[in-house]
Amino acid sequence: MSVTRRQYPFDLIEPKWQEHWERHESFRAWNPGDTIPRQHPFAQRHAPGKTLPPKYYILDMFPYPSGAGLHVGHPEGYTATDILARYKRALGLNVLHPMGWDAFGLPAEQYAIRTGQHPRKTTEENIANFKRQIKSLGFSYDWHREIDTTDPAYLRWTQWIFLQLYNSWFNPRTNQAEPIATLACPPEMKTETDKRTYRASKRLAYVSEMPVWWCEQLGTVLANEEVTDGMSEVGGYPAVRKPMRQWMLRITAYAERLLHDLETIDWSHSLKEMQRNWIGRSEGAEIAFKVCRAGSAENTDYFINVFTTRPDTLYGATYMVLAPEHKLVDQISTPEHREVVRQYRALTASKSDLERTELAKEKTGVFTGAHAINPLNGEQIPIWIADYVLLSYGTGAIMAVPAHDARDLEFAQKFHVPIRQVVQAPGGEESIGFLGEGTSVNSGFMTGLPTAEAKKKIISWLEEQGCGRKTINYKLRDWLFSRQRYWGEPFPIIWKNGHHEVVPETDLPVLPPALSDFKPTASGEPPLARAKEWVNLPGGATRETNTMPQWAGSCWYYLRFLDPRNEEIFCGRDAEAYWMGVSKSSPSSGLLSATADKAPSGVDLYIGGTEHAVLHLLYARFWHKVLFDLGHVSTAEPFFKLVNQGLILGEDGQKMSKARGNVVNPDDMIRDYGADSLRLYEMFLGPLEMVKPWNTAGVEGPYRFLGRVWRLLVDEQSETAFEQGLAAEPKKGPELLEKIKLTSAIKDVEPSAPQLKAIHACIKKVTEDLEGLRFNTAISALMIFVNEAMTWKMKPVSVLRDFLILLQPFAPHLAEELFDKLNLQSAIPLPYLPWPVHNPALLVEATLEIPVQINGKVRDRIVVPATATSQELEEAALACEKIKSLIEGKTIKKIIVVPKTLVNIALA
RNA sequence: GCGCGCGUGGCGAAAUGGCAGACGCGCCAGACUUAGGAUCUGGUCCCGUAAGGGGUGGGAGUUCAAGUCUCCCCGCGCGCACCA
Repeated sequence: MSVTRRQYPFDLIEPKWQEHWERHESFRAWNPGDTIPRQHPFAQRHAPGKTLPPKYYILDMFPYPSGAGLHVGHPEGYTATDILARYKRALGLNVLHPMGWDAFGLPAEQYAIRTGQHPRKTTEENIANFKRQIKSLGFSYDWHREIDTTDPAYLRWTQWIFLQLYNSWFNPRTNQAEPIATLACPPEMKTETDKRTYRASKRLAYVSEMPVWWCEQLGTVLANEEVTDGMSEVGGYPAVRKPMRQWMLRITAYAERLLHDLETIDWSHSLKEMQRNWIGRSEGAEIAFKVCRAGSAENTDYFINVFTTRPDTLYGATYMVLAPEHKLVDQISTPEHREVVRQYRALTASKSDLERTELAKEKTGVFTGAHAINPLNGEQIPIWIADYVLLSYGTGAIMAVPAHDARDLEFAQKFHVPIRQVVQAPGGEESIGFLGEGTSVNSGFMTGLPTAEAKKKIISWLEEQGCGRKTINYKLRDWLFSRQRYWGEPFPIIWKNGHHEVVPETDLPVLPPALSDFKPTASGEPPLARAKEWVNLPGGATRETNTMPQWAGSCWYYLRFLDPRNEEIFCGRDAEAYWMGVSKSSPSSGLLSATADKAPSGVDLYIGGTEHAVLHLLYARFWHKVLFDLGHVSTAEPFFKLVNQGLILGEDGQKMSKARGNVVNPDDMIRDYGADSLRLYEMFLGPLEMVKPWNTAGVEGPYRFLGRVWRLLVDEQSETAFEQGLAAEPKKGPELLEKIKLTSAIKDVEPSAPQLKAIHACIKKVTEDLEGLRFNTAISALMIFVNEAMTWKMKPVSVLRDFLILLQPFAPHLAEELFDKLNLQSAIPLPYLPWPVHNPALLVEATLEIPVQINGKVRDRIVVPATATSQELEEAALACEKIKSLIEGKTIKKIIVVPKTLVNIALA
C-alpha cells in the first residue's frame, strides 16, 4: 500500500510536534500549590502565582494493555476526549487529561502459565507498546500522571482502600458507612471473641463460605459460564460445586443510594436503565407461612418466608415452592418423599446456572410431602421444590399464584395443582393468566379493591398479625471480591487462630511473593499459598492468599490521577477538592459548557465503552460512596457526565475480532495517512455514541481535506523544492521541512466581509458542535470553510490564525506546523491561545431568499431585504407571478409567515 | 418475553416542527498532464426530453406545515432474562 503521493509531509510533521510537546511538557496539568515554571505554556496564558483558573477533568476509561495492541476502536473515545481537552484548554480552563494502565488481569497470568514468563515482564512490554501507539496519535495527556495499577506505589493504596472498607460498617440509621469502632456490640456479647465475630459480620468487607465450581483436572476454579452439564468447557473434565472461603464486599447496603443518586448525574438514559436493572429494586412483602406439623413427631415450628410483589393475590396461593438448595428442605420433607427430593436436589446441583435458567425449558419439580398454612385463610397448601425458584433471589421461596403468574401457571398445569382466580382483569380480558393490575375477587376483605389498594390493605393486615411486612427486595448481590489468582493485589490481611486481622497501614504494600508456578494448587488453594515463607508469619499467623479481582484497581484510579505521586495519602486533600469539587464557571465567558453551569462535581466528562456499564461503573460508584461517607472525598458521585462511544465495527459490519480478520490497526493508518487524518476520520464517521462500520477508503476524505489545508497556506514552489530535495536526500527531511514557505497570498490585511462571514460562521458552528459533542458536523464546518477559502486570491492572516485555532483540537500536528510557519511571534503557544468568539453581527445577511409554499409545497422563492416585516413578506409572496397563477380562483384560508424563514399559503 | 435505542441516496451521514439529502466516500464528465491511483472544475435521490410529479421502513393521526410529534404494524441493534 501507500504508493500514492502524500498529501503533505505528515510523517515529518507529526513526530516533530509530538517531540516538541513532550520536551516542553506542554500538557502538564497543575495542582493547587504547584510552582508553575514561568516558561511553561500554561504560564504564558495564566499568570503564575495567581489562583488557578476553573478546572475541567476529562477522563478516558484506561485500557487493559493486552498483547494485541490498540485497534481503531480505542482511539475513538480517546480522540473525542482529546479534542474536548484541547478545546477546554483554549477556553482558559485548567484541564486534567490523564492516561494509565489497568494492568492486573487474567490474560497476562494465563500467558505466564503457558510460557513460564513472569506476568510482570509481559505487562511491561504490553504497556510500552500501548504507550507508543497512544503517543503516536498526538493526544494531549499529562504523562507526568501516568499510573499503572500493578505498580507497588499504586496497589499500596488499593490495599489501603480495602482496609477502609474492612474497617467500616454500614449504619442503616444514618444510611452511611461509619468506622467499625462506632459499632456498639449487643450487651449479651461479653467475650472478645463474641464481639469480634459480631463486628466481622457487620464489616463492609467480610468473609463468607460460597460454593464455586472447582475442576480437579484443570486445578482451577471455573466461572459458571465455563461449566456445562457438570463438565468443564475446556477439556471436558468433571467440575464440582465446592464451598470456598471468599471475601465479599457489602455493596447491597448501598443499593438504595446507588439507585437514587443516578438521578443526580448526567448519564445516558440507557446506561442508567442498565444500572437500575442490575440493582433490580422491587417493592413487595415478605410473608411467613407456617409449616404444618400434622403427623410429625417433632416439636419445632418451621416458618417459610416468601417474597412477593403481589401480596394482594395471597388468596390465590395454591402451593409453595422452595429453591432446591433451600435450608428447610431436609427438615420439612416427609420420610416417604425424601428419596425423590434427594434425587431432584442432586440433579439440580449438577447443573450450571446457565442451564437452569435456559429458555423454553419445561418446568420440573417434586413434592416434599409437606404442607404450609396460608396465614390469611388457614388453608393447607402443598410445598414443592423446583429449580425455577432461585435461592439467590428474594428468600429462595415463593407462594405460587398460578392464576396470575406465568411461571406458576405453567407449573400448575403440568403438575395438576389447583388454579384459583383472585384478580379480575379490566375490560373483560381473560383473567386466568392475567398478570397486570385489576380488581381483587374471591379475596375476602380485599374483594372489590383495585390492586394497589388491596396491596396496602393486606400489608397492614399482615403487619398487624405479625406474619408479614412490607419489604423492598434487590437483585443486586454482595460483590464476591476474592480470586484464586496470582496476578492481582494480595489482601492486606493475616489470619490468626481462625480469625482475620489487618496488616497495619504502615506495612503496606503487601507485595505478591516471587513465584515461578502461577497455576492454582491441586487443593484448590490460590497460587500464593505455594510461597510458604511468604504465607507463614512468625507466631503462627498466615497471610491471606486470595487476591483481589481486576476491578479493584479501576475502582479508584480517577482519584489517583489527581495526585499520582503522593506517598503520604491516596490522594491529597487539596488536589481532591480542586479537581473533584464543584467547578466555578467563569462569569466572563458564555462558552463554558452547560455542564459547568449546572455546577457539576467529580469527573466533568468520562468517555468509554458500554462494556463497563454495570460492573466497573457500579463498583467504582460504590467505593466512591464509601470514601465519601468516611470523609476521604468531597463528592457523592465520581463521574458527573458520562458518554458511551459507539462500537466501531469492521468493514464487513461485524464486530472487529482477530478470528474474523477484520481488525484495523491504527499503526497502519498512521503510516499511510498520518495521525491527524486518523483522528479526523474517527470523528467524521458519525455521531460519537452511534455504532458505525469502519471503511478504510473513507479516510481519504479527511486526508484530502488536510492536504487542502496544507495547500491553502503553503507556497507551491517551495513545496516542489521540498519534494525534490527530499527525493535527493531523504534523511534531510526535518531540515527541508523548515524551508517550506507560506504562500505570498497570505497578507496581514483587513479581511473582506465575505471572508469574515466565512470564518465567523465556522467559529459559531464548530463551537456549538463541540459543546454538543457533535464532532462529525464540526469537521464538516471546517471543510466548508476551507473549500471556500481555497478560492480566495488574498488570504488575511487573522482569518487563517483563527482557523488554525479551530483546527488545533482536531488535527493538532498540522495546525501547529502551519501556525509556526505563520510566524506570528505569539507569546502564547497554539494549544493555549484563546478560543475565538464569533460576532453575530458579521453573519447577518442583507437579503434573504424565502421559499413560498402553497399547502406546504414550495412553489417559488422571493428575495427580500433581511429586515422585511411579516406584512412585507406576505405582500411579496402574493405578488409573485407564479404564485398568483396558482392561487387564481381559489380561496385563501390562511397565510402563515415565519419571519426570515418562509411563507405558506393555505388554500381551502 | 420485558426494557432501551435505531430505520433517510450506491455507502458513512446532515436537517431549533419550516426549502430533505449539508459534509465526505464512491461514481460520471471535463481541465491540467508524458502519465494519473495527484490536483482542479462541473454533475450525481427517483420518474420525466421538458413542464411537472413522487420521495425519509409500512399504515393512520395531529398541524398551515411532519424525517422530526402521537398511535398501530414491520425490520434491525443493544441490554436483561424462570427476578416471584
